Amino acid sequence: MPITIRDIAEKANVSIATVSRVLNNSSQVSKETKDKVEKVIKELNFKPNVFARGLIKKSINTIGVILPDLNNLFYPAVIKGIEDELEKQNYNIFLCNTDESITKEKKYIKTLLEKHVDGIIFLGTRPTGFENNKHIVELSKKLPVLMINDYIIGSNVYSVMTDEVNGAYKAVNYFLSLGHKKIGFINGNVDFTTYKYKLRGYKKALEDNKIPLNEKYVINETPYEKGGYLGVKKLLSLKDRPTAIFTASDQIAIGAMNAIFESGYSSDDFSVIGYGDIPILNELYSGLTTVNQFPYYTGQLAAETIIKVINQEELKQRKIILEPELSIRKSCKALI
Amino acid sequence: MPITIRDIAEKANVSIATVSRVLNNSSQVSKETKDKVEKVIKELNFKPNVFARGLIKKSINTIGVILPDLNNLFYPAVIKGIEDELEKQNYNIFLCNTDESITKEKKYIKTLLEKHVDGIIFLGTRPTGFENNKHIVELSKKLPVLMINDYIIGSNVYSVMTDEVNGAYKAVNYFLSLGHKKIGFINGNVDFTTYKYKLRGYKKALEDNKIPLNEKYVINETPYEKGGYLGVKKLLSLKDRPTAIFTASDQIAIGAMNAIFESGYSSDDFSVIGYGDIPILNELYSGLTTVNQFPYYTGQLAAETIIKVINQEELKQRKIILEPELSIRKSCKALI
DNA sequence: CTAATTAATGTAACTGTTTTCAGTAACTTA
DNA sequence: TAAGTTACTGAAAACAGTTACATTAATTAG
Repeated sequence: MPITIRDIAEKANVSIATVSRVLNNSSQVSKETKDKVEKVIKELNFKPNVFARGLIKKSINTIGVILPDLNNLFYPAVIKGIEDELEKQNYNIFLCNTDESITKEKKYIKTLLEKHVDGIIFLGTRPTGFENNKHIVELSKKLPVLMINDYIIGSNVYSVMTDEVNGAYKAVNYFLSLGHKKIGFINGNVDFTTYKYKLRGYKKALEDNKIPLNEKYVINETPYEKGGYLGVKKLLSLKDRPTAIFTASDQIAIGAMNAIFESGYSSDDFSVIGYGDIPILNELYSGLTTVNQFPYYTGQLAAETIIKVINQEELKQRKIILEPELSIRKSCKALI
Repeated sequence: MPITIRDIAEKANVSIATVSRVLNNSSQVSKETKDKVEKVIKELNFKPNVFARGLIKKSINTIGVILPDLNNLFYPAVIKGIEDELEKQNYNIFLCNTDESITKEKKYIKTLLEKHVDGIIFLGTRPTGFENNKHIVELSKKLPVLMINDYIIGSNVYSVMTDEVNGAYKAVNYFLSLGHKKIGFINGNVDFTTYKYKLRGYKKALEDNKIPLNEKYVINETPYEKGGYLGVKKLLSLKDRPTAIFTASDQIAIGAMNAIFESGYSSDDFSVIGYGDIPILNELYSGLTTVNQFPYYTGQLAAETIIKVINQEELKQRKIILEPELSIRKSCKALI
């Protein structure tokens, strides 16, 4: 038989209501009785039953985290940040991997609602378009919803993200500062916000520096290693090859480096910049230069923010935008 | 006001008990009333309250997954397998990252128990020694506990793991078959089961082939990229350098490759084998050869197994041991 | 010194299920 | 035809907390 609030009440010679008050330190309980009750609680090592509590409070301190794919190395890095912060605040995480399927996502949302999570964090960029996101708009009317690295305009959804136009801009600018003028760009599917923005930043940097856009330098691939690999092969097949390659994700960059090495070149021949700054990047190919999106910090901030929303604290803004920074390592060389 | 079982009962003109029976398809309910009730349930889109249910059943279909560090890329790969399988069975995952801290682990165990998870999966190798594991032995008396890639002898703990002695043996043997006789080994801390076993396999392979053990070739480092990097630097500094390097983890291997390239060499000069087969390995440095521990499958199997234990199905064995296999890629060259 | 507050505590209703126990009606069996 | 099964259903008691309301004692105001 587990220990209940009744056992505590009996042993401490008070009513169960009083015990409950001590537990929730709600309303006034005299110091004397409070101490007495707490002593008994400690003695019997009593833990209130979450279900009974949840039945009334409709919550048991949990957050759902929905992400598209655990194999995308950016996500574990973010989750670690979320986890660290939530653990401090005594929240637990329900982890949901959707495999990029909207159907699976919807199913998860349903279960998370049934399990009465206090809030839901969506990880990662989303396909644009009303149909793909309206269920989230609806969701955000029911409970706190936060998106990492994306947002939904005019909704209740909170966001923590970096300015990706600017991130791409900085990367390209860095190339330019090193003397590169022929800059390839291996991007992902521009139906996703993130890749749309990066393309914008890429173009803007070229424009601002009066470099004409070469359409052949812009390549759309899957945003993983394979995409980077294929992208580089394409770029290498051009008559007028680029000297620098900007990639829309770190994993594209990894694949790109792989292709570069495999083709007998090195970063002396082709400079590469990735995007995201996943932890492993520092340890590969002598260190890959990348745009730092602060994955860990983003996770922490997201967790912190959603807790504030849950606690009904007023926030100045629905959307927190971080400034990305270049993490300069060894994969870019100056053109001489 | 949420819809309750009472609303259904009323609308369907039956008692709440009957509705509950339909919900749990327990005991006999006439087809007629069953249909009637189900129709109303669907109509009102009724979902039973998990907390009320949990209060009685003491469970709400969740599994805790405790892991040492999300930055270890092996784990996300395993978690994906766990997740996929559990989702099919309508279980959710509480994700707990301990940062290798036993204190944090214990705290998590406490919360998981309070939240009445149906079982707990521990991910990853553990420090040996009674003190570090007795709380898990205790735990396994209370609810189903499963360990991935480790086990606790003589306990209730279930395990899914690979034969790591044999895995190491196969790696070293492969080197030998390529003509290598000077084989370095960058290992982790042998206080952890996994590294102890790998060392054993390494030594056994040498012995069986009558190659004397060179103590200088065995290096202990942290089992991440940094360790591989430093390990290679040490090996390179030897007068009699090895020609092949076996590493106790894929991340060590990555760091090793990094150091090899940085020192102006390639896998033509030093053959490398990793351990684990994390998804990214195929995409790095033209593909790294490694010992495949089947991370995804391991996760799936673990999930499947713990569900069976929860459902009280009889298992033939507490310990499932998979045979590791070499994933041969491009990082090993024959000695001519 | 009485009336009005206020602080501290208790009683009991309520949260939304599952499940035991009991009851009814229909159907066998002797 | 009476008694015993069986199939189905309902009433009510759990499950373990929170909280609205009531009550008492102590304090303050007039």
